[in-house]
Amino acid sequence: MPEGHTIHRHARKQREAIGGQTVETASPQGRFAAGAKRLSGRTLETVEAHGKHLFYRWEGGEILHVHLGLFGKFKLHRTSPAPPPTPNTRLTMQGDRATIYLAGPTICELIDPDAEALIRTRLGPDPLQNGSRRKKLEEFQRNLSRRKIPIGAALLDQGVVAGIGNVYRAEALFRTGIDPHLPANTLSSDAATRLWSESASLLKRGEKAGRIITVDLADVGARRRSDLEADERLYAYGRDGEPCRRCRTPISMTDMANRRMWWCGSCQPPGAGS
DNA sequence: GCTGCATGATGAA
DNA sequence: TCATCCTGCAGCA
Repeated sequence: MPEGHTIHRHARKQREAIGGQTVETASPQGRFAAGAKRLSGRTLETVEAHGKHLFYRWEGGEILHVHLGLFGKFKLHRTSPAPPPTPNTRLTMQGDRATIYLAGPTICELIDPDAEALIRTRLGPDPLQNGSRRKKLEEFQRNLSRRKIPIGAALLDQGVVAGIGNVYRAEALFRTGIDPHLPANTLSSDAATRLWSESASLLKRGEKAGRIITVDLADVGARRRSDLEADERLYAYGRDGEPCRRCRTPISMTDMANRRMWWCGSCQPPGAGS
């Protein structure tokens, strides 16, 4: 379930579990055999996330670049020994007391600092990264001002903002009441600011909780987040035809940027956000 | 058992 | 705009 919140959570958990340790690596599936052989026995210095990308720095200067894509998954085992990996496990990383398995990534490769820099220059600001909030917001607004595509498409462009995926784009637009069809460069400064703040707080909440929850409890009649049913956590995503949690208008669906997108035509009326 | 779909991204046409 | 790559699992026979 990899949007930015998941990736940052993986980075944090993996740093805690095997960071600073000597790590044995292997590739049961075989497709990363050469890389695993090269890394094995080295110290893993840090794990950093930028949007949906992970960068692992190893003793000796090697950089492991991982992108989960749509299907990729990590498993972190704190038992010793860990259960055996499945045959399609691309990479195993075994530290002192924890073992991490990676399967199904779009990218799992060794790169040099120049390649990492190039990847990072193509990524927009990441609401979950440290750094000046004002600078990141300004960069976000500059990126929006350069695009005529609908804001619903721009939010999936990792060069505009890094870490937002198909769930958060629908939810952030719903919560800010912005029409997803509005051209990105016509968003008002106020709407862009609210969109950035909303994206940041939703991603932070997701990173902490380990799952995406965007509803205000009052809108679903719950007292605690732990009381929420699985189908009560979101406002728009995946809810086509179901009543809006705020105004009861049926949620609409369309294709935007090759992915399905959901919104409320009443809470996000045409032109809202301009 | 098979089909289709998924919280992603790219490269060809 | 479409095909393609990566994997797992819900839904259906």
